[in-house]
Order: sequence, then structure tokens, then C-alpha cells
Amino acid sequence: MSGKYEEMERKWQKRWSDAGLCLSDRSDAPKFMLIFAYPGVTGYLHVGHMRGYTYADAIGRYMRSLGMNVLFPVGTHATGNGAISLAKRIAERDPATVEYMLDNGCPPEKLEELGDPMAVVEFFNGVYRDDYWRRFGFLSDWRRFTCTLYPDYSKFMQWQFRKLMDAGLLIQKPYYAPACPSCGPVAVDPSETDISKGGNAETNEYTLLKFACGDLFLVAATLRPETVYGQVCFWVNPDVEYAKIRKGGEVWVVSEPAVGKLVQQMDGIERIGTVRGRDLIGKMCSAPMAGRDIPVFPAGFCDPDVGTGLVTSVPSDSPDDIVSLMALKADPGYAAGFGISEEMLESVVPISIIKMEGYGELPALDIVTSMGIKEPGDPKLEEAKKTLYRDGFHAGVMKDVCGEYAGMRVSDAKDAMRDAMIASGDAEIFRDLSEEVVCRCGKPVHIKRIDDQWFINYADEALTARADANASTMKISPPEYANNVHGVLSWFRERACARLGNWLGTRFPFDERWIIEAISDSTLYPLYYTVSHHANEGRITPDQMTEAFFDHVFLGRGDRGAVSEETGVPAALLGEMAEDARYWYPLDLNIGGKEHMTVHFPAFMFNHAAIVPDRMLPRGIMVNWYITGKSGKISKSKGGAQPIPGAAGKFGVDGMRLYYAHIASPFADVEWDEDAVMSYAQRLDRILAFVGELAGMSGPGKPIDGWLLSRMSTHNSAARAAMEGYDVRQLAMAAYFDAYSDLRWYVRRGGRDPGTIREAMRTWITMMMPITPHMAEEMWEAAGFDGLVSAALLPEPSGHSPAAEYGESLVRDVISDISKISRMIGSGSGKVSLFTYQSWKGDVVRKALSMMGPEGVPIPDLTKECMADPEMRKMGKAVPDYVRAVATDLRRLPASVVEAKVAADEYAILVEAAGFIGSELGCEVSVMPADDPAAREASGGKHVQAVPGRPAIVIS
RNA sequence: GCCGAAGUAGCCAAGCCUGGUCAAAGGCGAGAGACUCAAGAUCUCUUCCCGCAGGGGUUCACCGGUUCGAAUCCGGUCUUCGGCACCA
Repeated sequence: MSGKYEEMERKWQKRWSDAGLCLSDRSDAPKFMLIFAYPGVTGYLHVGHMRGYTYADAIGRYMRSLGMNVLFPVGTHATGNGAISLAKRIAERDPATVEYMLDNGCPPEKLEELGDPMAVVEFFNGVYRDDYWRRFGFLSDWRRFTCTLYPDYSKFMQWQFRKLMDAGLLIQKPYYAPACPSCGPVAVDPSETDISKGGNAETNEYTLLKFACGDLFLVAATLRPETVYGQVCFWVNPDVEYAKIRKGGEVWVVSEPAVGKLVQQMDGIERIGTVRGRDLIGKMCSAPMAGRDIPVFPAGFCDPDVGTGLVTSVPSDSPDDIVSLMALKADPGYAAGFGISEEMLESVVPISIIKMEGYGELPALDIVTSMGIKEPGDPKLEEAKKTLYRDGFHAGVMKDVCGEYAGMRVSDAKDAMRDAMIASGDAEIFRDLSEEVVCRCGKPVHIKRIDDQWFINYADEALTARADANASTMKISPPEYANNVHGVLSWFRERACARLGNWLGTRFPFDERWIIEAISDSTLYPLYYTVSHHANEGRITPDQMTEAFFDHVFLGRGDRGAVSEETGVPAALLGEMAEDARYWYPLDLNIGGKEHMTVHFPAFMFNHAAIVPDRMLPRGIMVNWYITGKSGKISKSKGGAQPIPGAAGKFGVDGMRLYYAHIASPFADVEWDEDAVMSYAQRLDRILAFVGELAGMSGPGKPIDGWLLSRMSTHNSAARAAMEGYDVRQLAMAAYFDAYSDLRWYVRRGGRDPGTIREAMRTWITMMMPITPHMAEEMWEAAGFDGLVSAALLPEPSGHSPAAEYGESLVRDVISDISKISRMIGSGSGKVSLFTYQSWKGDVVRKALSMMGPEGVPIPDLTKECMADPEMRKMGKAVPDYVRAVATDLRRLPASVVEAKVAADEYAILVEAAGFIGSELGCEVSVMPADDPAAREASGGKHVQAVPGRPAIVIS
């Protein structure tokens, strides 16, 4: 099975290449430039990724068939530490990694070379380019391939950042980032590119509350600073040894793990000793803002790894606290062991502080009661906390006991109270990850303060306005995203754009310690593709790519001679490149997966808006959703569910391309389904065989020829209209389903005219070329056309004939009605007699059409008008009855549809088709005009049932 | 929580913006027939329910509204999914 298609595919790919279809150069023709957002090379891709890439190639090919000069460059993104860690794991012969590489088709001997990060990048560049994109028959200009780690690309990137600096969009300020102690800042996200554990962790912003206790401060971390008025006691884990640290002039008590986190975020912290948790219990401490002294109680749930390992207790609104307090009170003996008297224990009672809809005085008590939570450590506490917080945050209101915050909504009070406590020195901010995060290198990741972090200021108002205006003029699909993108642009704020640490990427031009971050270095790059081949082919070197060079080539600045002088690039070549950029830009279409909607696409728009002039602003964005696995996303990191070359061998590239194009709207996730892919592949085989049959046919011309040409013209127009909005699926529908089934009908109907067939096939095969180019070439050849269909133009729609299409639909309706009747009456398929409508009915319809106003047909007027005709008057009350029917029809159907019914010569159509209808149904068919007196006789009176578009049928 | 998207016949999936030709495309699956030594290949027909003359009935998450007319417009309810920022 494997390899069934491969040889054929390679043959055509070579022919395309030989014909120069992969060389996109400036010409006089209108241009179309498109890209897909290049992928990161952090491993093998899976079959799902080919979906969006296939849309791109199909759209590019379609634009070629309209005569456009198309540029469709590809590249890869390798910034980051993905390649570093993969190379490291390969070098260490990590078993899972080796298995992953081999399973995906990496030759075992190749592993030897992949201990070096750049070797890994180059290896995958080859895989992506050759095993994925070339293998799929993409007509890309391979000379222009680029990668974010190439030296010339870096020069471009540094130029981009200089332009951002010139525009005043680079700023520095402190930033809190997840960071590894040895690798520097890392990305914490579910794809776990940088980390080996904890991709779902979130950064929580805790408020550190300081409780004076003798000469110490017990420091609790809370996510709910608005509850301080409800503090009634303080929790310390008796079995934990806490650290004492000096902070400014104070001595703080926090857990040991918290010290390590705090030093990354605060200056001047010095660890000076320890204190046992149990030694603190039973003391009193002073609760901030609440202004009361509260006792320190023991609690096992205080986890030294969470926050500071010390917890303030608000039993009114914290399920944990209420449960622990009740447990403590239920066991006075335990408390006594810590020197806590029963009086002290009983003096601690919850204070109601927040009024919440659906809850009583003590919301926490209500929820633990209703959820049946009885003891500390119950796993349901997590959910209880979430529910309570959600219900209270928006709807809750602070009660009178909360001083100046009484009456405030919880959501407002939270920030106000936190800020007030920070201002008074009672509190500080502390950020911590919600779960354990481990770097790829094995070290724990924590939040680190970076004082001089560089940002791109996407919050800049002028920039946002410019990007927003551009977005309004762009062709963006789906339309939901076109609406949404404005919100995304205004929601975008400053974005960290460079990082420190062991990373592959471009050096930040204003400070070599920094490396430009992975999203920021891939926003303006389509512009670079317009000249990248000059660098790839050695006509210019990275050294020559100075600021003046790019300013001149891309922005038309500076004197050409002077730039040539400075860079050593010949003036003629500079001119070439400037022309290239001017010709190809703006980018017409950028296609990317839905994950780009809130990250890459807005950054792409912003950076263009910041740097290039209006005439170079991008024109289109298309978002595609995913192909998923049976259980969620097909995972790249979990090892390819289905290596792409293997799938291509099994189904054929075109079977897969058709699957992507047609299985569903691009704007919906689809589950990968091998049976469906196989069935598309078989459909292509079938179509190819059918093309062979068609090519060998000959026979006389018939009325059905006109019908076929009209249908093809209709499909051609429909496909063109759909592709205006890049709707590849509609194109597939028109070509592989609608046109195919019409051609089958044509043959079934006895059509054999070689001229008609050839004309139809020229359009048909060209319509298939964008989606299934290899098979289309096979068909093109089988049909006897010269040259390559990949280079052919889609014929203009012509030969559209509504009358021909109507006539054939009448025949099909009649066949359908006859077969339905015969099925109903069971057996009797003998003779079928058809009676066309009485001519006066046609007159009624024509009169109705002429009298139709905006309110429809005036029934009384029309009736009067008809009854004035002496011939019609003879028909009696059949006339007003029919007038009503016509009026109803005209309200439901467009006038043109009704008009077609009376314009057609039904009798002639049915007489011509009688033989065919008879052979289809296995019966004898006769046709009679209802006006014929003999027909009246023969129909037994049934002829009166006939109306335009629906002859009377009598089966005998 | 915030923002966004979606719920259509056995399954997948069009249609919804621009209300009527919608019992609702197409594919898959299933059934019948044809062709064949045969077939998982191909072709034809059927596939919500009822009906011995082309018909009728009840449907497009649920409830209500607008309209001569709603899968399509409006309001509400329930459910599912995605994004929420140094992952392209």
C-alpha cells in the first residue's frame, strides 16, 4: 500500500520545479503574497498541523490559476531553548527521546550528530521543508526559506528593534517572571516547551500581611486581602521549622521555601535563624487593619511550600479556616498541649464581614455544611473555596464592621484594602506559582523580579489606533475574529520582549546580554522573505545588512549610492531588493492556527503598524482551528500520533489535502479520522478513472451539452465567489462533489460530445488543482491537455443558461415524482403518461407576474382580470382557485423562479427526455399537451392537475 | 471571574449574517438493487414518523416573543468548548 502514490507525486513535483513554478520573481502581473505563521521547530509535527499549511498552498495555487504572480515563502521558528534541551536529551541518550526520534523516522546514525542545538534545528528544518512541505507538493519559493536563528534573519530582527526604539516603543520597567535559577526566565504554558513539569501553573498574587508578635513579624500570605476584618486567629504548623529573616529593620518569620522565593523578589533579605512552629503557638499577634490581637493556633494544613507557610484565619469566609477551627474546638486536649486554654479557644468566634446573596451570616460555614465537609484535609475544600470566592467576588458587599470599606463591593474592596495596607507598611506583594514548576534542566522554577526588563509598549495609544484602523480594512476570517480583533488589540498591553539566560535567538541590539524573545522576533518577518533569497544565495552577507541597508531596502530611506558605499552592496542590487520589497509587500494573507488569535496576530499587526508605511500594512488574516485526536489534541510533545510521511504514503498526499480542505469548516475543530481520509483518497481514484472514461468518449451533440456547460459555469462562479473569502471548503464542494455528480449525470443522460466534455474538463480539473495538485496533473494528462494544470488559468465562467438548468431540473423532478408514485402504489410499472399544463394556467402566471407589486399579487384584481378573458371564463371556478395558488407561490418564491416555469417549453423538454425517463424507470413514457382534447380523454380527467413545473402523471 | 464561540436528524457536518425554492446540502455508516467468479471496488435507489397517486405529521438544545411565515431575527434558560499574555 505504502508508496502507491509517492512515485507519481514526486514525478509531478519535479515537473513543477523544472517548469520554474517554485521560483517567484517580480513581474508585470498582479501579485499575491501569503504565508502561514511558521511553526517552532521543537520536534516532529503531526498530521493535524498540515491542515493550515494546506489551506495556504491551496489558496496560493488558486491565485495562480487566476493569473496572479504568487509568493508563498516558508520558514521556521527556532528561538528559545527547545533545541537546546532536545539536543541535550539526545546527547544523553534519554530513552524516551531516542524512541520518539526513531518512531518518527529519524535514522539511528543521525542521532550521533544531534547533540548540538543548531544541528537539531537544521535537522528539523530539513524535515519540515522536505518531509512535510515539499512532500505535500507546496509551490513555495524554496530559495527564500529562512529560520529565526540564521545570522541574516538576526540582522533583520535587530533592525526591527531599532525601528521600535526610534518609534519610542521600547521601554524598561520591573517585571516578575517565572525563572529557573540557572536557565533564567522560562515560559510556563501547557505546551511545556521550557519546562518539564507544571505547565498549568498560574502566577498568584499574594498579599503578605505582617503580624507583630513580640519583636518578630509573622508574615502570612493571602489571596483575599479583603477579608482582614474577619481575622480572629492565626495558623502555624507546629511541625515545621520556620526561618527568621531580616528585612529592612524588621525580623520576619516565614517558611524555609518561602525565603528562597522572597529573595528573588525583594532586596536586602538576610536569613538569620530559625524558629519552631510549636514555639509560636499560643502567643498573641496583632492583626493588620483589623486592629485586634489574635492568638496563634496550630494547623496541619499550613504547607511550607505554599505562600509563606503561615496563614491568617478568617473562619467566616474561608472553608479551610472554619473547618480547622471547629476541629480544634472539638479537641481541647490537643490545644491544651500547646498551652492554649479553653477560654482562649472559646473566645475565638467568627466575625461576619461579607454579605452574600444566598448565604447567611457565615458563608464559609454554610458551604462546608451544605457540601458535607467535616474535617480538615477534605479534598472537597478546594471546590468549596472556589465556589465561595466566585459567588462572593462580584455579588458580595462588605458589611458595617469593615470600617471605611463598609458597603463596598468585594471586587472593589479587595484592591482598595490591599493598597491601603501596602501604603501603611502592613503589607507587601508576593508572587508565587500555583503549583510546582520544574525547568527542563531539573531545577525548580519560581517567580523572579527583573528590574530592567525590556518591553514593547503595545499599550501606546497612537500605535493601537493605527493597528486598529488597519484591522478594519483587512480581510479577516472567520468574521467572529474580525469583530473580536479590535478588543484584542486594545487589551494588549506592554509585552516583555527580551530575556536573559541560556537561549537561542537574536541579541537585543541595545544590550547584548538580552536575547529577543520568541514572539517578538516573529512579527514582521514576512517582509524579510521579500529579500531573503539574496542572502541565502550569497549575494549579500549578514555583515552588510546594516541599519542603513534595511532602511533603504524596506523604507526607501537614504541615498542609494551612499548606502552602497557604506555596505559594499552594489547599487543595482540594492535597487533590485527595494523593488522586490515594494512589489511583494504588503502581505495579502497570513494563515495561522487559533492559538495565534490573542498572541501572534495582534503582535503581527502592531509591529507592522509601528514600522511600515500605510501602503505596506497587511491585508488579510485567516485563522484555522485544529485537527484533534480521539482524546483531545494530537500532541506534538507526546510523540506524533501519526508521522506525516507515513500518513502521506498510506493515503496519498492529495487524499489528505482533500480531507483537510473538505472535512469541515476551517473554523471548527475536527477529529482525525483515518476512515474519512481513506474515503477521500478513494474518491480521487474514482474521479481520475472517470476522467479517463470521459476522455475516450465520442458522440453527437445534444441539448444536455448546454446543460453541462451551464452547470460547470455555475460551479466555476460559485467557486470564485467562495474563494474571494478564501473559502477552500466551498471550492472543494463545487469541484469534487457538485461538478463530479453533474458530469456523471451528463454521461447517464447520454451526453458524449467530445468538445463539450473537453471544455467542461478544462474548468473542472483546474478547479481541483489547488487542492489535489498531483491528481489534477494526472487528470490533466489523461484528458489530453498540454502542459501543467498547475500553470493553467481557470477559464472564465461562460455558457450559463438558466433555461437549460431549469429544463433538466424539471426532468429530474418528474423522474422523482414518478418513482415515488410507483413506490407508493406498489407494483405497476407499465406505462407512464405525462400531461403538460393547460395553457390558460401559463396565462394566469404571466398576468400575475406583470401585476406583481411590492405587496405581492393583488388576488381580487388578478381574478377579475382573468375572468375578463372569455376563454378563461369557461374554466369556471378553477380559475380563482389557481389564482390563489399562484399568488401564494409568488410570495414564497423569487419571481425569476416562477417565470422560468412558464418560459420553458415543457412539452418539448419532456418529449426529448421521454426516452431517457423511460429507460431510467423501466417503463414506457408518453407525453401529451393538456390542451389536446385527446389528452383530456386519455388522462381520465387528471390532466387538470398539471401546473407549470409539474406535469400530471398517470401510471397505468 | 473576564472575553469569545458553539449546541442541526445514527455519527460528522453545511445552512443562520441577507426569514419563504428547508424534512433541512454533502460525507460516513446502514439497507435494497445492478455489475461481477467475487469483493472491503464501482454505479443506482432508500435512510425522522405515517400513507396502495406525487400527500400528511412532528423536527433543527429548551422556553417565550416578533412575523402571513423562523433552523434562520429578538429575549431568557440549560449545556459544552476555547483564550485570558513572555507557547509559535
